[in-house]
Amino acid sequence: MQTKKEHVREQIAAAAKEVFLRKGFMKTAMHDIAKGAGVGVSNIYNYFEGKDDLFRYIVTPLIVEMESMVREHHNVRYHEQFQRYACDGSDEMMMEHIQKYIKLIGNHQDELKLIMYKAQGSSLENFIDDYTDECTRQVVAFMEEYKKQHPQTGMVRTQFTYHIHTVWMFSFMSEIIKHRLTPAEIEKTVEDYVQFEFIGWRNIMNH
Amino acid sequence: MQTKKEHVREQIAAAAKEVFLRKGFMKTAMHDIAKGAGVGVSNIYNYFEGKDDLFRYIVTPLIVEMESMVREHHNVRYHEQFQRYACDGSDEMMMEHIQKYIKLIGNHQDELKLIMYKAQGSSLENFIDDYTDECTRQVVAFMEEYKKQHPQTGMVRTQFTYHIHTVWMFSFMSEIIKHRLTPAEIEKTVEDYVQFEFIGWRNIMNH
Amino acid sequence: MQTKKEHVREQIAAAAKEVFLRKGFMKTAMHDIAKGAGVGVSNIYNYFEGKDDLFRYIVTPLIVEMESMVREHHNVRYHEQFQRYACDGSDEMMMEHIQKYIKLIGNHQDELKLIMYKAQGSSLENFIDDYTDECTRQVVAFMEEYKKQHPQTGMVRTQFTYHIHTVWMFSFMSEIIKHRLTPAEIEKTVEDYVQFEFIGWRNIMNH
Amino acid sequence: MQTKKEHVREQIAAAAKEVFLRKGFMKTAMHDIAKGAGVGVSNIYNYFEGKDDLFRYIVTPLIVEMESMVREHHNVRYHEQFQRYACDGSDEMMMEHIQKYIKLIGNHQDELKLIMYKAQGSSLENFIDDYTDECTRQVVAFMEEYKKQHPQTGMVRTQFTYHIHTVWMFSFMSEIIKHRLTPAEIEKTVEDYVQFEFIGWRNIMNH
DNA sequence: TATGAATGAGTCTTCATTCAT
DNA sequence: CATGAATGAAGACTCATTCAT
Repeated sequence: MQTKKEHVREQIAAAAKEVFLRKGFMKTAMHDIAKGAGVGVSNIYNYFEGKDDLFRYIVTPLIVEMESMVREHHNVRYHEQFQRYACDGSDEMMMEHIQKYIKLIGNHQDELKLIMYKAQGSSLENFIDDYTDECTRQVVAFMEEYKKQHPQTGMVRTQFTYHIHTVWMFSFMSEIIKHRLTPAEIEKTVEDYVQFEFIGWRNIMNH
Repeated sequence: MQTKKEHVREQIAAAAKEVFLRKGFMKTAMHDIAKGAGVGVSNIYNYFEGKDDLFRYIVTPLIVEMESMVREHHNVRYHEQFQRYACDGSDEMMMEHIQKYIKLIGNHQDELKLIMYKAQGSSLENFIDDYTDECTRQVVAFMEEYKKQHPQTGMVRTQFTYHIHTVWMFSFMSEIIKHRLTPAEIEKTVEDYVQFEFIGWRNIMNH
Repeated sequence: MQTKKEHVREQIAAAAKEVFLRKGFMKTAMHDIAKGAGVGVSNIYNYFEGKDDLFRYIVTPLIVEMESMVREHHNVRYHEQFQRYACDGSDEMMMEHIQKYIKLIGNHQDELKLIMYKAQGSSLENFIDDYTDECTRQVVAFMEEYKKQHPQTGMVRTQFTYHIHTVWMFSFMSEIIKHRLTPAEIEKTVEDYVQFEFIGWRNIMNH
Repeated sequence: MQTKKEHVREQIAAAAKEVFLRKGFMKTAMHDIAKGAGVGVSNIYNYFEGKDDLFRYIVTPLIVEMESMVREHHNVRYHEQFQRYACDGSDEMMMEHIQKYIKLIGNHQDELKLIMYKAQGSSLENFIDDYTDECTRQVVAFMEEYKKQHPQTGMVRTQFTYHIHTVWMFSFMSEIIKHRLTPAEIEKTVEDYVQFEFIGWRNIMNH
């Protein structure tokens, strides 16, 4: 039956997620997943092509969302915000940016943990690094655009610094996840984070 | 013979380091290490108790140094610097702190990479997390002490922020390592980093 | 329904034939057959007892015809031809013989390929060998009969030679199949073949 | 120790040969080989890279010899024989050719059986077909050369006939192997074979 | 000390067949 | 008749470690 099948598929995925989170991709045996899901090992292969496919299945919703976030940076709304940021020094942009990621954490806490810490050995083991690089590229592009409009803007000593700050945003998120912060705690932490980044960047840009 | 024995031990360790760096702990086979060292697989067990012991042996110098750095925070010199920071707002302390870690990178680049990215599956896979937590505890203690001396100091919204900044220092280092920056590049990056942190903290503490 | 049922049975058989031809018996998975036939894997078991039964079903028409050909050698017509061959040295017999097999190729090219090259692992993997042996036995009987009627006939040095020529006929056919000769090419090849065999045997029998 | 190791290697190879001969490549399990050789399954991998490598190891001597036979066709001696054949119609050439293959049977009976009937699923499953094609190419070249020297020579109706005769030589050998003929029987069979071929070709070439 | 050989548990994956519906 | 789900046995191969010498 269709419903039953989907039920088992999710049972397997849930068991897999639990074991992957606990042991990491490599150390997880299909056997463990099967036991956790209460199915035979070989039956898993009726639902997924293999261990890697199973892992991807679990984190796909997260990946889809992250990639859509990257794409969004090119739409109209983004350019409006950019103007406001460039003219008024509004932190709306950064705020909205980080809010999106916070929502991401809320929706995909486990998946983020999987892809950031537990993916070694899977085909997604470099996903975060690649994603970070892509984000860095966008930030750099953003800053260059800004510089064109405000030629007297102070600059950072090396472009690598942009990279660092992108990475920081991810380690920021990753620590929130790792320590399982409550929404209230998250909010406070984010305020500190945004304030810190905002002040820092304004200082640099105004010399 | 003692001399010869030590020679072989180092040969094995060198080969192991190379393979661990390339493949990570779990994916590394004793076979590969043996081949790299030009010895038989079983001979490795005359020098090390097993794969894990071998890994620990390689990163031990780094660990020793890192732990000594943590302990140093309690010595006399540190308290003098602390006074100077507390009274004059000198960044000497932070500067010296980060310089120590930069030196650490210089001396133990490979070992840092091993312990930060390639330790999954070994008994040291949580070392960095534990170390970071210890550092955070120190920073928190530091700030509380400072607060006692300067009661009107502005505070961070949550202590977790201290943790974040400790982590950031490590991801900062880790990115330097990952991207194999030259000393010149490192210097520039560090300047950006210190400036950013300094401004940020001063802002918070002065409201 | 009876009609519908037969339709599905043939669909399955057709798909199976295609996959068996491509991959051989052992490497063929029931899954592939089911997919090719557009039915569920388990439904195949409503029509066939299993993989082996399915394979036998496909080649049965060929087997039936081959076995009828062997039996025919004992009928009246055959004995008339034999007389003509024995008295006049007519090649009508050999010609008709080979023509029958050529027709077999035309009607059962795929099935022949299956049973000659793709049956390993099935219960019919020895069919061709057994059949060849049976044919040899007939040729030997034929020659002994001839020898009785024409005592001065030259002989072959070993009866094994008869076996060889039977085998050759099959490898002749099998190569025609393997290289997918067109009817025109087949005709030329057969002429060469019959001429060669005819000359050879006449030479032996006339010393 | 070196001797002991080689001893085990040959033990494994011997057991493997026996099982491969009995069951064929695909149906043979490493387990069976290990049991036959009296070693653990995994120990086989200390001597061979895998099942396929093990199979190749067994038939390599045969392959080497067969390939050297193909190469020989281009040396001086061959051209002398060719002249004698072309001028005098001597069957020395064919005789020597077939004698070489008979010797091959004597030396590599099992290996030939393996590569002709039991290689399905291994990387050598097409070796015989490829080899046959190469031989055919040589025969065709030979005949074209002969035709140049004797323009009035009668020809075969299709070049495919050459291919057939090459195949026949192999099925000839293969039947000798399959039926485990004694040397005495082999000799007689070969005489029949050579006589048959010689007469047949002479007839064709003289019209 | 050093080695090659051996082991045994463990890995993922495949597949013909059966079962419940 | 048809199906998707489930099974269980088997398969090739890996690898850290131990053993005998």
